[in-house]
Amino acid sequence: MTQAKDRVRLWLRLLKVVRGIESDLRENLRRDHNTTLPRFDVMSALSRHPDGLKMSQLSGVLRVSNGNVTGIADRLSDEGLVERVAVPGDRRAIVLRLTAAGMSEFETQAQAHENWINERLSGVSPEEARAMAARLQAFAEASESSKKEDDHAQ
Amino acid sequence: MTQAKDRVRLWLRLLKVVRGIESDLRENLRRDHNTTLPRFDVMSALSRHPDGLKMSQLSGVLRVSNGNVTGIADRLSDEGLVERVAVPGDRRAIVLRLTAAGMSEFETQAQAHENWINERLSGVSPEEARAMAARLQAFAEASESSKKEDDHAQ
DNA sequence: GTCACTTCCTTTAGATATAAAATATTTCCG
DNA sequence: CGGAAATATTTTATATCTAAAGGAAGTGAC
Repeated sequence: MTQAKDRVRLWLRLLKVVRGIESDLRENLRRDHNTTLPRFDVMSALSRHPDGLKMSQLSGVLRVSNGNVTGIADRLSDEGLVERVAVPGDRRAIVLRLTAAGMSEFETQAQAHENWINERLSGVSPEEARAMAARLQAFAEASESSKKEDDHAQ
Repeated sequence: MTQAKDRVRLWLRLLKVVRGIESDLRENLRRDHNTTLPRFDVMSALSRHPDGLKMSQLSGVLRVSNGNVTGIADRLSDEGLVERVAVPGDRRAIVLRLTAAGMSEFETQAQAHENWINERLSGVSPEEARAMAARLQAFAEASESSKKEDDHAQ
């Protein structure tokens, strides 16, 4: 009983902290780079895969629905930040990848992102950051079934 | 430099863990209660304020936009789970509160929510849960300016 | 009193999200 | 080969979400 309450409290706190940081991040991305968090996430994933990712891989990595990625890709593509490339052996599939302009733009955004996070979490020592990350890793895996690789690491 | 990386890593881990749990929660709410996380959040906030909350208070507590709450309130209202009540002294304002049906429905959902979270975080001991919640509290406040009360506590 | 200012809510436009259906292709089995 | 099943993406219908504009109602200084 009390155990459950403790865990619920932890969950609510996690949610609050993450939403607060996310909210700041969205605002910063909008104000300073005229973009959004989902767009940043997509570009981040692509930046770690220079050869591009298939739409389905992308939605798998980001853990969002297929249709969702379609719309974001459309808009990024309209702005010339990503491009759709046909897959030689499979006419169903399409690879999305950063354009040169997209890579350049993402570099700028990623650096700003790192700076924001570093400042936002300035109250956490590097040691504590490592310790907490390790703990989170541990109990994230406990009930995670089969999740794909990390989203937006740099 | 390395410090920044450690903090970014922590942030990415936090994001991943929270999104994973949120995703499970959404699925459970949809499958078992035919509702969504934002609706649950609204009902949760209202459940802690039996006299209701003004729309503006609600968007403040939940930290979402005004227009957002309008839409969710519309749909919950259509289903008879919440009701809009005029505020005596101020004809601009409207108080949203749970109906009897809404209270009853929320009780069920809240219990299920607690059970899910307890199970999802079963790998975290109650002691560790308390410890981590305390740390999160501490560094959440570091750069939080003036945030309102907790969202969806039970 | 009245006019500017603020407050409260809704509406709007646009971007994200999901699940589910629709398309197009590929694979695989017999 | 031929068609069933699986795969890859987009489309559709809804629900969130934000910022910004709009409209109604309160507040205050004069």
